[in-house]
Amino acid sequence: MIDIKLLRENPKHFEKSSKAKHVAVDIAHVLEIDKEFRKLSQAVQALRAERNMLVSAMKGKPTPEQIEKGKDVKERLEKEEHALTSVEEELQRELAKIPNPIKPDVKVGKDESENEVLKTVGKPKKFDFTPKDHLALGESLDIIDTTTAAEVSGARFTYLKNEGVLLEFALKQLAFDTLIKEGFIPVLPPVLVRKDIMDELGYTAMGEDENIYKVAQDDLYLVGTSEQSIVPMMKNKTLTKEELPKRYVGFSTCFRREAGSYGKDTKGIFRVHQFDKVEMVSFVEQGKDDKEHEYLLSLEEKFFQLLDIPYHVLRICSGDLGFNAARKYDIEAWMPSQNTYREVTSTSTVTDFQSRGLNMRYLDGDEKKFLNVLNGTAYSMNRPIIAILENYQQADGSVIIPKILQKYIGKEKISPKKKS
RNA sequence: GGAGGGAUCGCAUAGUGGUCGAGUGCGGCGGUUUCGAAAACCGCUAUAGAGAAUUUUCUUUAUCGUGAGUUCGAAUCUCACUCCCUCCGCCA
Repeated sequence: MIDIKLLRENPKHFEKSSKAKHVAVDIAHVLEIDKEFRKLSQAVQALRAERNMLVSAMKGKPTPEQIEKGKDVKERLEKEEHALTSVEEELQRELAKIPNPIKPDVKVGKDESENEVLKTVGKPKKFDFTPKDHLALGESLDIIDTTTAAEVSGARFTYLKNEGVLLEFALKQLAFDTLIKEGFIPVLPPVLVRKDIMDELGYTAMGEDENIYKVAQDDLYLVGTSEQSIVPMMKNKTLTKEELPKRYVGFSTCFRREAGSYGKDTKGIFRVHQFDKVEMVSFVEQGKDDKEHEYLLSLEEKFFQLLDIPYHVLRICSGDLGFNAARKYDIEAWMPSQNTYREVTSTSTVTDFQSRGLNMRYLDGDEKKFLNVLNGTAYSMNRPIIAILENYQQADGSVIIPKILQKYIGKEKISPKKKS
């Protein structure tokens, strides 16, 4: 939710920014409703003041005349209140459609083709044989089984087995070890979240709820990412300035319907309905989110440097940016079988966009301010595993385990168990 | 799944239709006292919005879990929902 005061002060800013995100909003209309709302609100308040005065004049013993007067005020008040309620609902509905404005350094662009490459780190390895894709490798190593998963659960599900599981747990542990050292608070959050929380987080706006699994019987939503249940930990809380920045590292399974992605990345486990993810969430002071954003990005880069996998960093352009984010950086890792970089992490600042609706604040002196919130991926499980398999594969079909993970897994190499 | 109890100001509690503009205690802040401190005493003690002024105030509205309702008038009565507690059943 945006700040309506800022909208009144600078409607053009919101208009331009929404357009850059390809979100159709009629700002002039919203301002009109707002004006009408305030007018009605004043009328209602005046009538309530009249009623309150009348009632206190009764001193518990109303005369018949006073009761008649009271009935009259009540009738007029009900009419005005009715009008006020409908205008207020419309105002809230319209306000909820306005996306978080983009930061000044975010490029205005139409879609992902205009995302900016900020830097490239590491050199793609040259293979003296034709590199296999992760699915072929995974099957011959007996660590990925999508065929059986399709029979049990459907397309875009997988079994991870043997060293595949150990790889995931090693990545998870590496991320937790690293982030706990940085002062992050470890958390295992719920994966089912109430509808009203999802609404307040802004994940159901702009048609984004198409990708959310719903448990209709209990009106609960399955999280698509753990920040959906980590961020609202601060709902209705007021932190002190000294507690900030407050950083969490969470681990959870994530669920995505992937509606509208039919035909994309159908091979293997790059795009699945269910995966595990280590996620970072930061709560910081107003105005400190830019610095925190760079920090989260630097940690994400570190995670791929530790694995020694080539990557580049993208700053996402306005047209490819979500409803909540004011800025987003993606890391794309080198995938030899596709001969290109593919997304492995994503970090966003949502500024105070979610804090307003969820009432998440901190005390600065004697002033209460809204928290700035950021999130970022440490490891979203399948994709780093894909990158490891493909980048570390050997001519004989085995895969060397990255040095940093060897101590967690207890071996240096995964060898084929099936004939390829 | 069944039965019952509960949610009031930072915390604890009082309040069963009108002087509730929410009492009391604790805590917190300021002051008196003191060489200083404690104690005692006195005063203050929330959030959000709108309007008017405009540098700091005034007026007003809302908020007793949330939302609706009854009433001239609701913390108080009715209904629904959310959450917490106790017991029974089931259960990793």
